[in-house]
Amino acid sequence: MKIGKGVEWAAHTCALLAMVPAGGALSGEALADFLGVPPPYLAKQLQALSRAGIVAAKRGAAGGYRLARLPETISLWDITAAVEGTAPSFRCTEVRRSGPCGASAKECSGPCAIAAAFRQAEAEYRNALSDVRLPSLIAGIAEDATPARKRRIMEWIDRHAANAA
Amino acid sequence: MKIGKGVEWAAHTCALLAMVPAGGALSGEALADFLGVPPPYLAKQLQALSRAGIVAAKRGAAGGYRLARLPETISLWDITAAVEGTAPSFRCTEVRRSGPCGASAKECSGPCAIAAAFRQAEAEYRNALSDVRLPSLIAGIAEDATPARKRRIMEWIDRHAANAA
DNA sequence: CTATTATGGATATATTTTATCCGTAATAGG
DNA sequence: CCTATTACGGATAAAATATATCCATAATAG
Repeated sequence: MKIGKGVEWAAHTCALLAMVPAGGALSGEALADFLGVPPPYLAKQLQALSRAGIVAAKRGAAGGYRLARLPETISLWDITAAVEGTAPSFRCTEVRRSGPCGASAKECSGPCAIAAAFRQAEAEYRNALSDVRLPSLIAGIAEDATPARKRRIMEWIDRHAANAA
Repeated sequence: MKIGKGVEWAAHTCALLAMVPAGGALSGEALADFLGVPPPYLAKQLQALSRAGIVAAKRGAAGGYRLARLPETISLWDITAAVEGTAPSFRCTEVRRSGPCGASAKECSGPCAIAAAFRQAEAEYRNALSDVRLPSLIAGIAEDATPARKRRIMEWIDRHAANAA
C-alpha cells in the first residue's frame, strides 16, 4: 500500500498557500522552488487541486495559485482524494466467483466479508485524515520552526506573492 | 493508494485453510486451483505467509499448507502485513528540509505535522483490520453461501486435504 | 529409490508512478 | 493592440513496482 509523493507535495503546497495574506497568489514556479521539487510535476498536482476546487488558479501575468476556500474547510483527505483519487485501495476481484466451488451470482449480491472489512478500514483511514485541516497543519509547522525560519518564510512569501486586484 | 491482489488471495487462502479439519493440509497447487489463480504466483504469497508464521508448510509427498496458529489469532492485518510488508504508505521525503526556507536538522527532531497525521490514519486502518479475524471471515462467507455450495466446499476439502500423521 | 511438494532465486512482462515537454488559452501591463 | 507571463491539457519518456513464470534444490512419504 503506497501513496504517491504528489500527495506530500500537495499538502505542503496547501499549507504554504494558507500562510499567504489574503489576495496574494503564488506561481507554480515559485511553489516548486520553495518546496525544492521539479516544477512540471508539481504543476500536475496543482492542476488536480484546481480541478477539485481546493485551489483557484489564475492565468497570465501576476497569475498563480491561491486557496479557493477557507483553510478550515480543507482537510488532508480532500487533498489526498484530489491527487490520488478516491478508488478503494483494496480491489476485490471476486475470487469467490471462480474455481471449482465458485459462488453463483445470486450468492454475491453484497460485498464479500473480506472486501467489507477493507472497506471499513479505509473508512476509518479517511475519517482520520478528514479530521486534520490546514489550520492545525500550519500550527504544527509553526511549533517546530524557529522564529528566524518563520520570519524567512514570511519574507519569502512577501517577495513572491503577486497581489491580485 | 493501492493494495496488491496477493493480499486478497492470501486472505481467501487462510479462510479456506481455517475450514480444513485438524491435521489436514492443502498443496499450493490445490489452493491455486480452488481460488482460480496462477499457481506459481500464489506460491509466492504462501511463502510470505509461511515466513510470517501464519501458515506452516510441509514439503514432500502428502505435504502442503495448514494454519500455523489458531484461527482466532490470525487477523486480516496479520495477513496484509505478511504479504505487503509493514512499510508506511505515506513516505515522508522531508520536504521541509529543502528549498530556500528549508528547516535545520534541529527543527526536524520529530515527524512533521503532515507525516504525523498520515501515521495516525494508518494506525486506525491497521486497528480496523486487526479486529477482523479468520472466524468472523468464514462466518461471513458461510452466511452468503447456499447450503449446496457449503457442501461442495466441504467435499472438495475432503478430497484434496492430505492427512498428516 | 521415486514421486511429490515447498523453497528461493532469477527472469520476464505489464502496469503505475514519476517526470518532462509543448502547443494553447488566458491575463496583466505597456 | 502587443508582449510577456502563467496556467492548462495532452502526449510522451523514463523509472519503479507489481504481476507472473520458471527452474534448480531440498525435504519428505511411501
